[in-house]
Amino acid sequence: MNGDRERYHHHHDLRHFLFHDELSPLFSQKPAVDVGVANAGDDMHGGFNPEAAALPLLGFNELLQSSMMDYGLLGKGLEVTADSGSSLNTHSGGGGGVLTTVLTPNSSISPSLAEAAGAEGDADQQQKEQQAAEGDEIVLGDKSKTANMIKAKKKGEKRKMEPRYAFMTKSDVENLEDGYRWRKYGQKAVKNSPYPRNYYRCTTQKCLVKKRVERSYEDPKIVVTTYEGKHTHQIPATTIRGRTQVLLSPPPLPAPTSIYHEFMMQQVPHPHIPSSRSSSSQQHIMIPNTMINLPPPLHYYFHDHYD
DNA sequence: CGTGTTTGACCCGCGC
DNA sequence: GCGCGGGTCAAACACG
Repeated sequence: MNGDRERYHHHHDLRHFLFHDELSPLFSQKPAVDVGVANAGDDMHGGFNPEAAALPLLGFNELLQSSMMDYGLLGKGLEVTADSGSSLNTHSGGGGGVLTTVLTPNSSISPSLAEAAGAEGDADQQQKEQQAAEGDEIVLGDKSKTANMIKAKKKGEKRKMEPRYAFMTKSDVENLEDGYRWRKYGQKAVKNSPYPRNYYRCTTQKCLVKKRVERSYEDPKIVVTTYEGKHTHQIPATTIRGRTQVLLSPPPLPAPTSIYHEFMMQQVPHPHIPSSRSSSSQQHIMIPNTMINLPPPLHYYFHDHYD
């Protein structure tokens, strides 16, 4: 909405959202959370996932490529009530202690998560979309969209999970500009939350990356952005309506005090305020799947600090 | 006119 | 089988 966009330009009330260096061990060490990750990736057996186990030893790019985060878990994390956050201190106290959390066994992770770790997820979805586009077998007399939708999901194939990674961003702005061009294709109300979830798709042809953006209902200033899939292209030279942006040199974020910031800058699209000079109003934290699995809601963790 | 958003309808999976 | 929640589609609309 244009009005919103206008409004966004005036909101940069993000004074001091701290990066937590105490969380650094999440990225730099190989913690016990591997167990949880393994379970997450192989939930049907609770078996060991060597790929997940290797995560801490890989670069963060590899992490992004190979790790998966189930959005359901994310949602679960967000739905956890504040009282569960009481265990927070226990987790945050000992650095790696955070990582001892084990994924709940009944989490809604797709059985094919492990496969999604590779490129197969993309290929699969591409194939499905292509099938849908062909539309050579429309049976139903309904609207074509219905037929396509059915076609796309025929064979009873379960949706394969794309590699996912998420950010929690303390921001008044939901529409974080990350250098890519997104088209909104849906919006849904989030259960138990007054804030809707927005669905975006990369507008670049053949690129099937999607992202979901929603606010934490507990802390409306926390925006959770979940990316799904991998871009098959470079960051476009132009983003918003012809506005050319220097995408390879994002505006500096304030006080890059932790490795999170470095990760963000190096490995993922660089979110910044849309077409604004007030680039200092947002800070982002990447949430590895390991953190998403924490019992205490992540945003609650942040909640303790930013005010 | 091209591009992006809105929004109601629709589908699917899952739990009861 | 039914209802619910999540995810997606696409026509209509808005905007530069």
